[in-house]
Amino acid sequence: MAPRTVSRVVNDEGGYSQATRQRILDAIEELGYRPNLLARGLITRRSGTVGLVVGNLTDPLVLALAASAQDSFREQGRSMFFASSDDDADRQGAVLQSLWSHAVEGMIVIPVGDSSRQLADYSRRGLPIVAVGSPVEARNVAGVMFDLDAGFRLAVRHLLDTGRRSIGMIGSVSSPYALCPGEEGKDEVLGASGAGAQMVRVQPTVAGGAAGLEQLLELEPDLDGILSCNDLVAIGAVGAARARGRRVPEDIGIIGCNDIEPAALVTPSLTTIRLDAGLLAAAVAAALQGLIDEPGEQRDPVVLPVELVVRDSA
Amino acid sequence: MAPRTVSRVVNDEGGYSQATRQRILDAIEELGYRPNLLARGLITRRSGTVGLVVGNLTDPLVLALAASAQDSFREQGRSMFFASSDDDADRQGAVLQSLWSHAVEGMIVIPVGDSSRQLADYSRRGLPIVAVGSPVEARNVAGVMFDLDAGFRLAVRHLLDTGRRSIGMIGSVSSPYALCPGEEGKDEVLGASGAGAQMVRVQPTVAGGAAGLEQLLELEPDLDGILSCNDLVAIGAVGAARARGRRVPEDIGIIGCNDIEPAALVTPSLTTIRLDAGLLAAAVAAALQGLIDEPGEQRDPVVLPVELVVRDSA
DNA sequence: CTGAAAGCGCTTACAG
DNA sequence: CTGAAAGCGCTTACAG
Repeated sequence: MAPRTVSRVVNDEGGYSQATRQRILDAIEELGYRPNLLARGLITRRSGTVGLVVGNLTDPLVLALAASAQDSFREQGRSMFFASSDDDADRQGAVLQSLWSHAVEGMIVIPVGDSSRQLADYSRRGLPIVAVGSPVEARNVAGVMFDLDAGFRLAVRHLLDTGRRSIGMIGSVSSPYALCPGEEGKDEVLGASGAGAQMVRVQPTVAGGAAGLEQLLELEPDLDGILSCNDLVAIGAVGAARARGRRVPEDIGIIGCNDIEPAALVTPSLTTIRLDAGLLAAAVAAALQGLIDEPGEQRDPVVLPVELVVRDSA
Repeated sequence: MAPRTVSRVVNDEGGYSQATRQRILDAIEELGYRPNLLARGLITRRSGTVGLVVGNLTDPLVLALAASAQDSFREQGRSMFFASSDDDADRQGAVLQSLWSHAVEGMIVIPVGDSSRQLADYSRRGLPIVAVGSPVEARNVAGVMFDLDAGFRLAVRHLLDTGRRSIGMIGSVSSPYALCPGEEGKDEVLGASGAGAQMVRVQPTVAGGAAGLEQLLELEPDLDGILSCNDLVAIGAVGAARARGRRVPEDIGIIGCNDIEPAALVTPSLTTIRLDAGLLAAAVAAALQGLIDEPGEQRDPVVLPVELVVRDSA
């Protein structure tokens, strides 16, 4: 019973008698033998692993992505490394290197700001990378992102349609925060409406949202519409507005982004731009598989649709 | 420049001249060389990886555990596999086997119900396992859990102290759902008080909580206190109670478990048993390191303290 | 201080 | 249908 024969049976290669096969299967069962994937990976150059590198783990969308991605990879027969960069470029670099050393077949990254070159470094060496949120111009890198511009437009239009005339935006300090609505196009969208628009940047948390609202009211006391970079920020803004005696949505309409679970549970329930994590995960897994199957190609970014969920806050 | 010499430099073993060292370092930099951890793991029998196997990924405590555990492992210089069993014993078995084949140095598992034997199978073969929530009697397995009995007692006492006399419990159908308050000791705790106690089991979700409250009211219309197996269930119960015209907390007090972020944000804000995920992650990482350093020992379970956070719902 | 040999557990390419 | 040889990229144990 040479190793070669066992290998054939374990990998269903064919080319063995049923008797041999059964004998080997029995032995495997009896000894509790499991193939050593490190050894196999060393020679096949396929480790059977992929990596998921996220920035801010407190983002509920990231959790949903992790859950769904794990499912997709399991179906592909791959195991998933999970690591966080804590929105720090150096740490992201360390994580990428570590995963590269572990010979992952590909990675999904929610890149920290301004790390395209870092990612391109690895993709050039042959590592397929799916960048979530921000596009990276490089071979072997696929981009997947939500159509946040469209979400932004939907939200602004909703505010204008419901009679708001002075709109404020609470953005995130984690600058190109991948999963927040685009902030650049604001003038383009608002320009024609005659409505004003102020913008502040805060930590993407409940406390940050409260602070953001205070700042905005200082800049523009007549504010009657708010766009938030995520739902936690929106929840914080709602709380701060009420603490200031402003009714939501009567005096001021507030819109979030993500549609995290609490969005429907808080009072008033949150009007928000829904980002479908399942959709994202499926697109991401498919993109990575595509990159692994046909490496080296330049890919167009995948842009996922969003929708506005109208509830009570605006 | 024999491989052996490079190996010495890469691993800081000493026994080389500074000149050689520098030459090797330069070459490493120039070639972008990274040690292949698969090859190293094959021979050292230390893959530099660990696994985290969770059940229900929608549990916010699990997310927090994943985040903190990842940090702890990074500090130990290990990479973390992440997998979900979806609360299914067969899938958990497949996941354990896959990670074992990947030669993880240890695993953290939130076990699905009744899978002690499965875990013991792997620990017996030498794989260190930290079981979160439910104790597993086996060598090489360490248990880490919250003191849910104490939490349960705190919650019941609070309900009794605030004059509640008929208490209901909404448990989870995922039977020995690791992160819910113990349900066994209820008679012991309630026995002396003269208060009644009904118990139902539901899906551990908002919808489940609503259904649970309906069921409890059917069993006992005079209910004035509720204990929920987690915060989502409590939030669902609050909604259902109000929909039935019962005021919370005036007519009925409702207590959750976990202290997830929305708990403080919903109206009324949730009185809940706080489980500190950071504490859990630190204990878990330490326990695994202990098991790896001194394999084979039988360990006493680590029991982590909980606290009752009193807010508005009870 | 440096290196040649052997081997971790597999698979690839070949020979019988 | 089955197996002996070579080698993936490292490290361990030994010799110079």
